[in-house]
Amino acid sequence: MDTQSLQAFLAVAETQSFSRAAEQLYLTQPAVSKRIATLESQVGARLFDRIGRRIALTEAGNVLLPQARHILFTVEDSRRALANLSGQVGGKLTLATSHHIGLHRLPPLLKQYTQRHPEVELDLHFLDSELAYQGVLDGTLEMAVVTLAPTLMSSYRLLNFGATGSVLPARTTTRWPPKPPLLKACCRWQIYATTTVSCREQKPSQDRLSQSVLAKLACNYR
DNA sequence: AGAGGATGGACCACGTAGTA
DNA sequence: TACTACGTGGTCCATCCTCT
Repeated sequence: MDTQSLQAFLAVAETQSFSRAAEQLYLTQPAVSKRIATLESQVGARLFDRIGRRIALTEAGNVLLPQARHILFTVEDSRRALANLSGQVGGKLTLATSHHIGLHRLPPLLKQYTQRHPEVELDLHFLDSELAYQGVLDGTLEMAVVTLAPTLMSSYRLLNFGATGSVLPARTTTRWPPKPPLLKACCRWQIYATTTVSCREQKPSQDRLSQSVLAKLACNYR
């Protein structure tokens, strides 16, 4: 069982299609099919039911799915931890934003950020705030810039900023909604970043982008 | 019947281990 | 160190199956 096979498995599970998974992975469809076949032979079970043109996870596939996500996240975190040793800012950063922020506020900030840190590959998704928030919770996203905030899980960090424009990283125990005085002092945007894994919290690209975006948005809305 | 999607076979490129 | 054999993983192509 290798990470490439698991990536193919995740891509097929998420897209419900071998072809779309191949596009996502920049491979041909037979290559994805072979990766899945290899993985199925290794685990000794069918992972997908091929029902005509439709693809559905089998029971074994459903068992493997969260495990595969965890394995790939652990591998990626390990890479980041090693990269952090050298202090370099690089790697892939998956973030989501609402359409309004993404279209009207983020482009110049992201352009500036990528110019400053060309080694960082930004994987930007436009999602509704609820979905973006959920993406951070389930680990498919590393950052989300959202316009509303459901209950904040204790294992995630809310990065907020006050009306004065200063950056105010909230405690990990912060609950949403905050008490009235804090709510009054905060602007409308929140950034959620995963901090469940220690090395993830130290990821330079994520932290620096968070601070950059926060500072800029704070200035915009002062 | 045509289109779309998955599978299997043939072939190729590349990396690695073994050997002289 | 260079050569060779082998394994792995990719593409291309043909074929089959299902859906509209």
